[in-house]
Amino acid sequence: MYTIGQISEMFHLPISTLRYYDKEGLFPNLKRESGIRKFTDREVETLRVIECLKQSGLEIREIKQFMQWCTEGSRTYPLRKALFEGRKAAVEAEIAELQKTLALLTYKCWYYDTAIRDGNEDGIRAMLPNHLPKEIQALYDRANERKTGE
Amino acid sequence: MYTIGQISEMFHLPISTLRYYDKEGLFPNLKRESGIRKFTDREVETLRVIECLKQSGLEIREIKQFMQWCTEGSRTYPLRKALFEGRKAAVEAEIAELQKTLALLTYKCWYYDTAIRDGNEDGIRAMLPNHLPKEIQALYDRANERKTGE
DNA sequence: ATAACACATAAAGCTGACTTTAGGTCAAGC
DNA sequence: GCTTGACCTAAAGTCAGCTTTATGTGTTAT
Repeated sequence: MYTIGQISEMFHLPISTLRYYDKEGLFPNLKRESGIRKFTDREVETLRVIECLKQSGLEIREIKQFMQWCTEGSRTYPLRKALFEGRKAAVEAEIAELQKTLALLTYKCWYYDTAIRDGNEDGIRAMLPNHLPKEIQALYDRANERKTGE
Repeated sequence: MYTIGQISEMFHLPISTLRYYDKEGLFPNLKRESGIRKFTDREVETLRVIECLKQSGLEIREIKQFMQWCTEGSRTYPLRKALFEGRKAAVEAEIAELQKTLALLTYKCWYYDTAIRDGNEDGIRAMLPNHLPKEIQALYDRANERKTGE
């Protein structure tokens, strides 16, 4: 069993945030002793899932919905599974987006490396948009791809 | 040359957002003709960079700062380069985080697959935390790793 | 017994990034 | 000449996700 202060340290989350999560219904099993919250390993596990779902882009109220399902037994297994499948797809898409962002950032790092070396951007401008060094051209083209289905 | 409406369609961004960006100073070179904004290829390029920096986690006011540097000539090259290097590192870290998130999501998909097949979670609970099937154990462990430096 | 702590609540406040509203200009088509 | 549509502004409104404030309780250390 843990106090809110211990959980706060364990997860590097402000106490106020934990109380906020509780108020929003993210810990449906959280018990109290004379008003004091008693976190167990169950809540530790819950908090790991909260952080995961949050990072996947889910909103607090949707996380609450999920936690609700968890209290409703085996008939909500399919709903819960569908949620995770959806989040998995969303995170995969997000990673793909970030890879493209990374390509542009890497290109820009090269760009300013070169500009610093040359003292100006003229040489680079002369190579745009199709005559950059091979490796760099690949980054540049990757970053400027349109999204699928667009 | 493009109108705000054309840019809006091109980037799937509401016109109000483009005006907001302009008001916030993200288009320092944007010209007007009798009050009407005239976007050029330069602004198209700027918008690509805005979207990239935004996705990298930069705030509007920091993007504005960058755009300001761009109007200040070659002496801000090092600042601009440092910005992109920093964003690159941030995005790499974010992708690493998302990979961990993905491991947990994938584990949870397996979890509910299994729970649906079994009709309950008892079999899984009996395997936790160290006797999951090999592939699944790897996902589970990866998801529960502590961050570096923590 | 009094101060320091760790806990508690309800309600108000904050921040960033937009979005909406209410009002106006101007050119083109009927 | 009047409506439609695309543009414009300033200012107010919205939303999520906390955080802060003001106030109070109960246990522990001096």
